Amino acid sequence: MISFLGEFEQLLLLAIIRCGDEAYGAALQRELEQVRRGVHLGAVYTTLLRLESKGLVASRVGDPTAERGGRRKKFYRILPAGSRQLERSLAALRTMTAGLPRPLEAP
Amino acid sequence: MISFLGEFEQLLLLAIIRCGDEAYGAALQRELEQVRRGVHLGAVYTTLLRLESKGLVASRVGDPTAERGGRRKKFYRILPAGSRQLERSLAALRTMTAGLPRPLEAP
DNA sequence: GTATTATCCCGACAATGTCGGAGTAATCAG
DNA sequence: CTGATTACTCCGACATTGTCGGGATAATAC
Repeated sequence: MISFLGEFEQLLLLAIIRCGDEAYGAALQRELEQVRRGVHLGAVYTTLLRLESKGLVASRVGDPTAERGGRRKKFYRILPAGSRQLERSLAALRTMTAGLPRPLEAP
Repeated sequence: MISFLGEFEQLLLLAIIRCGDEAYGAALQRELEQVRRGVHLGAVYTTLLRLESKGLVASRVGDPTAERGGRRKKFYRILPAGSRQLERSLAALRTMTAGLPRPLEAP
């Protein structure tokens, strides 16, 4: 049970970092869309749930906004354990791509 | 149905590139071990099979060697479609990591 | 021939990824 | 207040990818 991060989990963690304190479901979807077409919102939430149950991210429920409708947003932030795992995954790719000719360079 | 590469598939494709024309099961396992502990040989072969059925890699059976025992080795090489998919996955990570502090260390 | 070795392959299960749609809580209009 | 409308979150089922153990195969050594 050598747990590891899937690719979508990696991208989602990165999206959380990039969104800062505006990291809720729909915003994360928009962020991911820049990089991958057709990201389903359900996929985002399912993955967030699993990341939270693994202790890699934490969430808090936001206050009601002045906007028309909608449930309260749930904001996510990455936890230290999440950063560590993410960095480990990226390091693996960096090692494996080191010395290879572009365009196969490391992230 | 827009199939994407899993993380292990990415690493395996990179290992195939790195091994050049010595890319057979056990050698790929050794290459992957540098980056991930406890890589099971079965995982390598299963993934190779699936990559081949997706048309991302091709294989050829090698000649008998002068070594003690063993079945003939099966050597793999990456196909253009494989390179393209791999590059696309890495590009996504590159985009998402752009502008972030390099060691994503725990706070 | 039999023993020994290195390699490849299969089948079953676990974890991750995807999808559609139901459920919930907020504002707006009357 | 009530109902319509809206923006989100969540659930359940299935597809794909990852893991594991063990067995089959084919080569050399004796």
